[in-house]
Amino acid sequence: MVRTEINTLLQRVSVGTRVNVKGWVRTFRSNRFISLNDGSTIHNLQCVVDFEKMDEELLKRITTGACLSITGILAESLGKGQKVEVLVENLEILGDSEADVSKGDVYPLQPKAHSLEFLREIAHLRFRTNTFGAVFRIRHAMTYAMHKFFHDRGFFNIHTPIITASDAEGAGEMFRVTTLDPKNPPLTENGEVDFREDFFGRQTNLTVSGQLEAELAALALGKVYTFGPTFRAENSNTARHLAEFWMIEPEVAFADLNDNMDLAEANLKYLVQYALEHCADDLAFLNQRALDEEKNKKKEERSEMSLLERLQFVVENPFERITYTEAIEILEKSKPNKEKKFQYPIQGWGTDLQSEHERYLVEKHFKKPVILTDYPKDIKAFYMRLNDDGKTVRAMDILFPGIGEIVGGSQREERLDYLRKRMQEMHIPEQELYWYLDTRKFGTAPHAGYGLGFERLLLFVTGMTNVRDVIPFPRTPKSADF
RNA sequence: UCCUCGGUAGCUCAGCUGGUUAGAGCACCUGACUGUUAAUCAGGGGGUCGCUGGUUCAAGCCCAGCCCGGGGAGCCA
Repeated sequence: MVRTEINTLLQRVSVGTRVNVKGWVRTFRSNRFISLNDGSTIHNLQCVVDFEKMDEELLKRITTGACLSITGILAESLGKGQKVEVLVENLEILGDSEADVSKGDVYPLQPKAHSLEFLREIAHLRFRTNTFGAVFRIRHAMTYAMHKFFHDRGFFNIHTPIITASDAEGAGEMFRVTTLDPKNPPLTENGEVDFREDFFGRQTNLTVSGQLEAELAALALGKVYTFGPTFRAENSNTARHLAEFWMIEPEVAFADLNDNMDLAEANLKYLVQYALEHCADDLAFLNQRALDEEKNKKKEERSEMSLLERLQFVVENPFERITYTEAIEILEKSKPNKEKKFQYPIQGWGTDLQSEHERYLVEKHFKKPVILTDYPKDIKAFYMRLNDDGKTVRAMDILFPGIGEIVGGSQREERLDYLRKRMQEMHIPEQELYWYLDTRKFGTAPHAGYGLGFERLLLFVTGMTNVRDVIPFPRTPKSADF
């Protein structure tokens, strides 16, 4: 018999007919009620067995985590917790799940709340929980919506390389890619490792950004975006950093910083709106989950809005757009600065903002997403377009409540002489990036783009608080299990 | 990398000023009950107190080093 997925059965169109479901047991109550989940939805299907007619040995094997194939009649439920249920006629155990601690390997998930830290240690099984089922269904929906957003606007998806030779992007420490024998590498006359003998005949690394390659494509195809994994070998241990993460990097020819901000704001709002429309059940669960978590917090640490309210708020309200210079003025006059509550007092114009300053602007002063623009050139990358004041660049960072920087972007420096000067100032060798400079030599054009951290977006959409819980298999310093 | 908190049963945690045989809830096992909603009731089993060393008559508790995890910071997306 053909299997029907639980999300289809719960729509109640086939009540009264014989159906087959396959899934994993969440709970088995009263020797009678199986709560079955098949991943198609966060909701479980209640399957009712007549224990008087069932083989007792078979009943004992219905344990949390066991995989079952059940055939029976879909009926209106007599109980109050659900609209429909399946009256079991035939039950087959596809896979047992040991529950008896004395018998060794036991299924570690119990019908109760587990800590996220514990579930991270069993990342291969955490898909089976409500929370991670919801998170990864939403992750899929956001992936799809991301492609749809750009496709619908005439963008082309570009697959930029994962292995790169350039060592000059300055976006962070890189992972080396090599096939040389680490114990006995070929050496040059100077005694250094001879990478001419390596697989690619030179040093190579995992990409830290597809931006420079995306710019090449944008200056021919017009509007492009990348969506792929990126790698940073930074020893950063925070809830917002991964060594392997996914990034979306649009790049648009003939666009300036304002176009860039408009696109990024539309991009974020589209995705949040998509989640509200298409992931309602999973979001309702995560909303309740977050509310339950909040109960354990002190009053002053609780958020003013629920997850669903925050999402709705972002969709409905324009992001605040201010320059770096204006932000410094606000921060200098701010209460915590005057009362010396900041760990890092505002040092005046020119220094980078600390996390606590960004949080003040977003969470206390404006209480909405903020786009900061026109940063001092000395604290930003070489490729950002210099403003006429000679001091600031056409950069923009989008700051989100609870998350911090979710987007970083800029109008790119399209003028060859300015770009060369900036590279010299920052000691970036031209020959490393000759191909990048070629775009400015041959038919250069104004253009702009940004990078959007996918996991940070997912933090916001799901209400989770650690990026390790929105990617299936997190890679962080000292941790690459599974 | 720095600061800080933590590591006790399969899970979540308690364990006082160092002092007898290390506790609870959930999970598990046995039994009862059977329209339950993380079912309920009774009974039972279950411990390398992160690791190594030290102090002490005595260490889960104190000291040192190390490992691992959380939170914060830096760096950034």
